[in-house]
Amino acid sequence: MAKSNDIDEKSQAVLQAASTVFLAHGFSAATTDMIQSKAGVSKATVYARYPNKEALFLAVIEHQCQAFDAQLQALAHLNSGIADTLESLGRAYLDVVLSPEALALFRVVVAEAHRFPQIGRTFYLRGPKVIHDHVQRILDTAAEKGELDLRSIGVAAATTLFLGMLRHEAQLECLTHPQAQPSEAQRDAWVHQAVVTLLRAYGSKT
Amino acid sequence: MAKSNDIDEKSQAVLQAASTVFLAHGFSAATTDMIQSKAGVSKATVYARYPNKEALFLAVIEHQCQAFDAQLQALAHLNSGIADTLESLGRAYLDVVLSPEALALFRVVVAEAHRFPQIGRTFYLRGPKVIHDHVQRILDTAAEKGELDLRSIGVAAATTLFLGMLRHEAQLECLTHPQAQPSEAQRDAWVHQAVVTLLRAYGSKT
DNA sequence: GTCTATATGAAGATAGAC
DNA sequence: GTCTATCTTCATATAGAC
Repeated sequence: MAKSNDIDEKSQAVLQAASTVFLAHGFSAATTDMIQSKAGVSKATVYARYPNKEALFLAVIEHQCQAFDAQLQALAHLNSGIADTLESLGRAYLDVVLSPEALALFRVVVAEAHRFPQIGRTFYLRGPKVIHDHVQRILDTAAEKGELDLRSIGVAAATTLFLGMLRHEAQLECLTHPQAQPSEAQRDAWVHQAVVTLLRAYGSKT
Repeated sequence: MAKSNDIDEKSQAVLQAASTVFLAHGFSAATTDMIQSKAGVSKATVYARYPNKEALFLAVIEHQCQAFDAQLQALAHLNSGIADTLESLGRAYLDVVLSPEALALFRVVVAEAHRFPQIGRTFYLRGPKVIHDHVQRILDTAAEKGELDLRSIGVAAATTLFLGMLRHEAQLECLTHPQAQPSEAQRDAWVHQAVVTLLRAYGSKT
């Protein structure tokens, strides 16, 4: 039992260390030495679990995408009017997207998507698609309740537009200015402007 | 004279080859051998111009950002009503942003911005900021003409929101699905939906 | 300045002892 | 399974001839 615990602990240490190293440096600049050393094991221990660097990288990305997905699934929000609902979910979502871990994952996925095509698709399905579906359900409910009139554009397109307004500038600034962290007030403003604009465009005049 | 022409030709060949290689593979996976070989010169010729790989990379990114900037400055558009103006500029801009070269530049800048902080800022100023200023002038003019009412949100924020709607989903899909190319109809739809939504939210009821 | 050839170091992966 | 030590390859950068 002690032995199998050791194995699990080492496996976890390897995956954890590999995640940190790959997300910090990208695939090519990361070295197996850095991973092995950070995990506190030898190279042979790493290669006993993964046949090569590529396989370890793929495992890391899969794992990080799953963790990202889980974070999005757990997002809570108020359940009041559509404005408050969108603002509270939008703000919680923005904090996830702008977290150092999520930004690092996005960076690496984008950088390596041409060499490892499946990671692009995996990331899309476990990130943007998850929040899209979540928001789309909210907009759908609001439309049924008469809070929104989305007949002219459709709920899917409205969801995409809202998420673009919510996320784009924030993510772009964080990706191109890695040292800067947007203030709370800035995040609130981004969310608020996106919600206000969606409602001005498609809110029912009650 | 022949000699100095040779030098210029080789310099250009080096920078051109380095651009192709760095944009295709990123900084770490690109090798000076690939660059030297593609340029048709020897390693010494490369190192006579740039002290090391980092300097060559920075020169490539600067050069590509300038080319990107020039492309954006040259964007033409109709000068009629605000809807047509935004649709024609938006579509031309989207084609630039979704071009393989622009996507590759974005990928590499995002991937390496933490190691070379200045390239993030340079890219932002020569890409997103340029189109932002351009669109902001258009919205400003439209507001003066009474076509838009941006008093509640401000022209800068409205510009940011519009560009987020226009660009975000398109860019995200292209970055995560490197093999796919959005159809003409898809691009038209993205642009149209962004314009329609902006006008529904802030168009004056004439 | 340019080329060929090479020095130097590093990184991925493995062999063999335990 | 794990570790130490090592093999091999390859990448950056330079030396020396022209």
